[in-house]
Amino acid sequence: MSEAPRPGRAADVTNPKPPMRESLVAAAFQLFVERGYEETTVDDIVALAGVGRRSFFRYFPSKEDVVFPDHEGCLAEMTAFLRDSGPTHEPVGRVCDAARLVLRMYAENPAFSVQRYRLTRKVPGLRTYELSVVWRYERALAEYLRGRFAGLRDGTLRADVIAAAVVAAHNNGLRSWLRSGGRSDARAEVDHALTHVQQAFGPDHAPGADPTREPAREPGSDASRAEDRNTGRDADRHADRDDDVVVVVSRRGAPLWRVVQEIETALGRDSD
Amino acid sequence: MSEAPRPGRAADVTNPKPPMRESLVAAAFQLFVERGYEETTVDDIVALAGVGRRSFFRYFPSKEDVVFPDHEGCLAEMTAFLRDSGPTHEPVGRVCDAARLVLRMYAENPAFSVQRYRLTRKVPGLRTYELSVVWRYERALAEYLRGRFAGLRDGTLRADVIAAAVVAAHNNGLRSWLRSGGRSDARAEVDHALTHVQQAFGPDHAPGADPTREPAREPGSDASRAEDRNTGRDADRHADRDDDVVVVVSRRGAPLWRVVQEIETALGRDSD
DNA sequence: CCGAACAGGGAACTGAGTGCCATGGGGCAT
DNA sequence: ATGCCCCATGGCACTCAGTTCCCTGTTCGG
Repeated sequence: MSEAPRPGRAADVTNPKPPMRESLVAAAFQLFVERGYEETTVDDIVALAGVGRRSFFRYFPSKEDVVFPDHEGCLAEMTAFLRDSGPTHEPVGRVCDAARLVLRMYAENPAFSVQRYRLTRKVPGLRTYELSVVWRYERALAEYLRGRFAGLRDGTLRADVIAAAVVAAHNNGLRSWLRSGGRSDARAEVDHALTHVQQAFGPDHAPGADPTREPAREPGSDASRAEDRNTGRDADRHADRDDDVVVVVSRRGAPLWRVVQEIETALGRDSD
Repeated sequence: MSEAPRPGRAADVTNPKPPMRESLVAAAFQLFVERGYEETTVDDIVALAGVGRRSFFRYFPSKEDVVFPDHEGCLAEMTAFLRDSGPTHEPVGRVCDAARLVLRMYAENPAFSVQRYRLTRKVPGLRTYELSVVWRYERALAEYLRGRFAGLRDGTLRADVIAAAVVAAHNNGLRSWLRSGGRSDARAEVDHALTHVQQAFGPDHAPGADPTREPAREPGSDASRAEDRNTGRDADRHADRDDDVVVVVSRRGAPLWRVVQEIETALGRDSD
């Protein structure tokens, strides 16, 4: 009863649920799979949905947007997830968890996701549009990492490269799942792929270290399951790290603040 | 004369030089910088170029294509470069060299590249189009790596991740150069960025061991290192790559040889 | 000299996306 | 209850990208 199903209330991103959107998406996908994306005009969609043409463009800025109706909200969710991250979170693991949010969105509607995947495979215009969507995710990850790596040597470079690698790994696992028709284990595939990246770029970053070595840690970490952003799970990394040995190799005359910074990022902790 | 200046001869990518293309590109860019991309219609362009509207779409499949007139040829060049690679080439280094082909294309016309960069920054439609172009480069690299990694554990995953990382690093350096207005040392910036990736993914991790490449950094590229905002001026930072700080985190209980190996790789030496 | 081939031009059409205004219903104040 | 206002929707007309069809001139080959 505390929940008022008022549709006009829509100020929040997660809230607005006028059936208009839903019926437009449904009508659009029905026609897209029936006769193809490019062979379907917006007029066809609104005719089937029984609404005016002008209303379509009130709910979707373009015809392509109707194919990705949930990404805007997911991007907002990811941005919030990263914004609410504390300085104690290990950066690379954090962006991996952020990527898992996207996977979760796909996994919520397997049938829909697979249908959409087949569409985007075929239609170049949709593929391009998907690229722009993925790019925004990647930029969100990179911006977060840039903040975490600020002041570090090659900080923005590292941020950009890691963000790209995480997105590529995530997409590799995701597409493998989509190709299987949604029958394989999406979580496992993506976790495996992300672990791969974490081994190459993680805090115990050993350049050239072969990812074929043992996984240091169980992959299925936090956020995939996490409805909660605020559980104090910050400390379990700390416990996990306690039995590590830290070797610091420092150049003679290197400023001390730099040494401290490197150690901090390596451990994923913060000095304050 | 073996050279026939016939314009209709155009079967080769490097050959076709009908002035039509050139004048269209010139007219388009003049208007784009004058009054903006979206404020310029195709009719404006063809009017300035003094040709018929239909001819525009004979030379460019879309309005966006006129902004990237050279990428099609560059992609073909890259594809050929990778196709002609032998099994003796180190894969990661090879895709880095392939990426350098793109840089070279940009560097051939600095003024043009910078102008275009400023355009694509502003116009979302062009940014999206550029993403699709970059995506094709990335796919070319990934396909090559997939071939080289075929049969390996997680071969396609590694291929995709490395391709994404190489592209991200290349773009990081490239954009840094573009942001400088084409005044910094593009080669040095991109080399530095790519070296970064090679250190993370190179098989034997031998950064300086590749005899085909010059030393990655020369002292003249100080401007390119402007990102170092804290400017550790006390330390001459061009001292080869084990300057600053390297941190190695190892698990307690790990065999000592592994710790030593990690330190060695962190320092950029070979373990054997 | 004739015709095939082809580069270019032009008119008309489709379809996406936008601006403007009318309508209609539901809440709110008087 | 009445009148007012907000806002969601619908309808119309317009711009512009991209395409289809067809016309025109030139050039080359017979």
